[in-house]
Amino acid sequence: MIQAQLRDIIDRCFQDGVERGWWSANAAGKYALEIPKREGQGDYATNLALVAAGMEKKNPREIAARLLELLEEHCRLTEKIEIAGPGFVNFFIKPAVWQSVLPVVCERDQAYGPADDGGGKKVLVEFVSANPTGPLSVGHGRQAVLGDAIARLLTACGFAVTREYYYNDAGRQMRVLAQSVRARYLELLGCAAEFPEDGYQGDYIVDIARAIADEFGDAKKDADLDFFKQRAERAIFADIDATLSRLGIRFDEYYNEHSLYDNGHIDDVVARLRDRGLVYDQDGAVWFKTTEFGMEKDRVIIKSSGEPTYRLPDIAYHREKFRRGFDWMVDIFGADHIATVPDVLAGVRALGYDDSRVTVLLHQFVTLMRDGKQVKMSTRKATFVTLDELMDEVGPEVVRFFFLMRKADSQLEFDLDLAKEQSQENPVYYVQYGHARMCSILRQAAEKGVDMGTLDSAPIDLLTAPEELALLKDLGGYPALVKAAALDLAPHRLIYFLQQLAGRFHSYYNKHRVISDDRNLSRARLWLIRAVRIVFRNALVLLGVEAPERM
RNA sequence: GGGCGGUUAGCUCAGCUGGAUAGAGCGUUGGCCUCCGGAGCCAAAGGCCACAGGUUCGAAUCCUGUACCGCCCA
Repeated sequence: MIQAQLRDIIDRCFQDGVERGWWSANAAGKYALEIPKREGQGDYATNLALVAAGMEKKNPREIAARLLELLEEHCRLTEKIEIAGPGFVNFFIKPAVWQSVLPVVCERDQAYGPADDGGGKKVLVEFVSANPTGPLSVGHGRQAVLGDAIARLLTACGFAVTREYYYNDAGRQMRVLAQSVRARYLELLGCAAEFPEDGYQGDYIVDIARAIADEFGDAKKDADLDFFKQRAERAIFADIDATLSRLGIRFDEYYNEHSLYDNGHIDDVVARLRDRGLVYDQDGAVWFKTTEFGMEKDRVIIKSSGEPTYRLPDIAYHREKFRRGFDWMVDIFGADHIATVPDVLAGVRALGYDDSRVTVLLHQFVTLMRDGKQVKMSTRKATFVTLDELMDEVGPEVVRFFFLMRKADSQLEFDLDLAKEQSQENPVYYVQYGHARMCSILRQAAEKGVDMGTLDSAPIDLLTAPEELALLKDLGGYPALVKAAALDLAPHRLIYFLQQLAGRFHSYYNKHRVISDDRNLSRARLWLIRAVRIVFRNALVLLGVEAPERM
């Protein structure tokens, strides 16, 4: 928030310079205000002079000198402004400005961090979207946690978020599933049964079959496939739901692909595209002219068998998202869905909607590592590790944290040995321990009868140690971080922030005593600890990771 | 054959719209408990940012090509 204030001041000075004819307005919005990497280069730095000079072939240091003149008149946040290197302008913020962050954090408390950037805009976040054919895998887990954290971030930032799970319970997969269950059921009854060649091998199929046998005996011996499909779907969805609940994830809507057929949306999309001349028949199939949208070849949307390809329902589904009035649609898919994305976006555009309102976030896969070796997984052989098994092994908190540690683009290596380690090597505990430790300090203070006094009267001007100012700077930068993480759909930045803040806190703790004989200093430091704890907890809540008071 | 993502320290990875001498954790080495939680702290070592060109005041970051890994499509 300090940065935003400074930015305003710089913008005004820039304008001022334009009016005085010192430089043109060309560089407006092109220059940056950032936090320098190195010590001694101030708290913030701007490259304004470099950018402006580059555009007008002037000497950057001269422009910087002029800018400095204007800034020194207007800027009351700084104790020093200097020109450095090729023409950077470095700002050194007054300690009192950093200290002023503290009361804001404490007053806003749980509301500190997120701002109302969303303005109530309706966002649909679609994620997981696994068909109910079996338990969720670790790959689904990454997507579930990612989607959930993004939904939390966007909600916090003032978007009206709907979390949606899209599924298809009518396809070939489901037919094979039903056949698999029926076969197992008949086997349990001692009847001859043919297990489908590409049937589902997992034990859960047997469990579902046994439940049917327990409930109905042999009464369903001749029941049709639909019965088995419904039983399987219900059981598996219950299972998926339970798994997601363990992770603290819930959905607002479940959208059934089949409803798109029942409601005539599929046919309607084809008709609309045909009206626009974007669809044609050839070789018995129906083709979508994706070449009109810059693609190399047209795509089949209905096969000669009359069965639509995946593209058609996906397009219809996205049109429904628009029709339902969402301003922004976020799709979270595994990397294996990459091929469908351009076609769906083309379809949306072909139907007259603005595809820039759809953001597709693709995430790479997860590999599990044990004893330094990759755990091999195969869906066919049913040797994949389920999300539940992973949680059994390392706990839901650790699963969430680890899945959020990496940006979506990166493949994620999940080190099971590290995840189980309850020590300093494990970043989850490192961060949580920081929070617990702060709680402990505050408890200690209360037990010893140390009076923190009111916030207004807290002598926060005593917080001048470098470690204290560093903590205050982190706290002050937190709102901007939340905003960036939300808008970029990048929750991993919060993880990095937390690790940094935890490190700062632990260093501080080791170097300085919070509760000491100096009553005033103790009060100021206790308020600081309270503020740091607030930010810690707020960030952990956004990630869906517990902030324990003891551990 | 085409498309997408990746390539940064021994390992796992950050690096936001190009900025100053490249960042973290783990691992390694060496230190710190009469003290609010040692699940912690301090310090050291460790780099041709895959490679080759290009764009410019300035490139890990942008563009082109190549190599390797992963995924997808036909």
